[in-house]
Amino acid sequence: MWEPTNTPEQDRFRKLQELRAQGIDAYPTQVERTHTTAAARQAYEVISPADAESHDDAPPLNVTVCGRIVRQNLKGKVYFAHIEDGAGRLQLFVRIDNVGEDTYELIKQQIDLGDFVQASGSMMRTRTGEISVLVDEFVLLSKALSPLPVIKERELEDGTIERYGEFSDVEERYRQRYADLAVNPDTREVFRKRARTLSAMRQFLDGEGFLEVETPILQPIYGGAAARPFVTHHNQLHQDLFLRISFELYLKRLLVGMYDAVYEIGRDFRNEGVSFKHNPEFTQMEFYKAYIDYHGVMDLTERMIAFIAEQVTGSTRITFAGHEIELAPPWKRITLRAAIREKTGIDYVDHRDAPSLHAAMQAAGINASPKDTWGKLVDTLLGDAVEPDLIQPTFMLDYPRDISPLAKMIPGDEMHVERFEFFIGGMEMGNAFTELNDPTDQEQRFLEMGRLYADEDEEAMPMDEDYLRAMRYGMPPCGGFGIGVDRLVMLLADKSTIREVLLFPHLRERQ
RNA sequence: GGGCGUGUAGCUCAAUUGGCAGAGCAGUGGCCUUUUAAGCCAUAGGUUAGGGGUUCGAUUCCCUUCACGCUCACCA
Repeated sequence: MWEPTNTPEQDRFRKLQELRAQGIDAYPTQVERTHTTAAARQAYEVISPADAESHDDAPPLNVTVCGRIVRQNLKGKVYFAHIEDGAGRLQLFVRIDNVGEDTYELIKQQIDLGDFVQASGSMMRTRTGEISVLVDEFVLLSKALSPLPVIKERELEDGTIERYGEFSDVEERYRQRYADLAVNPDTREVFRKRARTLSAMRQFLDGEGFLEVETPILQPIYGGAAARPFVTHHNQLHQDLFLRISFELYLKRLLVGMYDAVYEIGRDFRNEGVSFKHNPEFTQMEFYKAYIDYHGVMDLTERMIAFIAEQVTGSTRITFAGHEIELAPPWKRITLRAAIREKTGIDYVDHRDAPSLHAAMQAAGINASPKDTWGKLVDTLLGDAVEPDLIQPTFMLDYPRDISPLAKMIPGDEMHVERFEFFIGGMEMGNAFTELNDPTDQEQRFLEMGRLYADEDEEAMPMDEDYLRAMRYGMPPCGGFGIGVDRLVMLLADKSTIREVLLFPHLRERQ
């Protein structure tokens, strides 16, 4: 059984017991709200505009509003409080003459900041012009036993809001997100932006004729990416299962099944390191569309991201980490080979095996493990030398075949596949390619990947026989795309860590 | 996993070279019938993240455990 651990909690717990002793239900069932705080304010502004000569002759407007007490000021025989609901804040003006001594005593003795209350009365303006409810009935809706951090704010002459006191401890904000949300309106806004991002994404894709689908999260074989999976077990079926690391192989089966264009928005799980841009579970959107190649996917990508930014922030021009970023098409396009050559002077085509490329990188002062495969070395060059500078949206084109087992070759080019990744704000945002639809080539690539990674690498991509069987029925030529939705939200909300855009980010268990 | 840093009252932060652990807000009691960071008077609140050590004496120095942050490694 919970017991108060500090003075404020002891006080609140005592008040709860006092209420019970008086026969007052601190958590009543019945609520009778007639107006949100915003609706009450709006309705009153109509009949008593701010610039009216007198507010006394405004017709009476009776309301019942509910909310959490976020500021209070007991001033002898009057009591002011601001309540907050999902729509905003509104001041309550309580006079002992209007509510009676019993209610006033209840407010004085048992009501705290953080309590949810219901107030009925007539709308009015105070002497300073603030729209308020002159309360004649006051009911406690829910007693708060633990104190929330108190944040006071003041509007300065230039309209900016100065805050006094804050709830800023990063760890506590993540562990007790409910308190963070309750107290910090900025945090609430981040997740409204997140919701608008997802909604705009669906709106765009639906408008382009895509069908939203859902595919298995628990999979007997994982694939579609190079990552370590989480493993789980189905007891009755005696079957080990993996939590998916991507949607790719299931979505492409659906093109065999004659949907022209599909997308899925959902959670992926990767059993890997945690960082400012990696969470063990994260939200991904992938789409696949028949009869387009990666150029068509680039066109969709530019238009989609610009559309989402417009819907979420009101503009295609955003600020991220102090940079002005223009998301309107067309975006910069550069081949991976040219970008690496520009930044490092290394042309990987001149170094076609791992030892040779590694030596060139050493000579250029770029560290990498000598055990890395050739493809991994190229990836290191991209990540270290190129990626951090890609602030403005950039399509990075044409990746080495070895690190892209699901993408189609560029005709007449032995080394490269039709693949792009796109970068904004120095972060990799997503990945796309002209999808490999030749079942014999695909089988060959799976076999090569198995050899490449051998058994010491847990990122090895296992052979998915059923996927190959699907492809043998014929898969239309198609373009595919994947984007890290959390990173997109980071960009649009101007947050530097993924944890700020996840409601409940993964944290180590506390002992 | 490695390196660096942080952890003091419910919240935000102080504490000189190792020398009585403090403030503001929140709380409690009192005054105040138009306040809004309300104000005034009084008052309570601490295993200084946990454990161990050095010392007459540790928030401070050392070791260790834990969590978080930054960074490196890792991360189609």
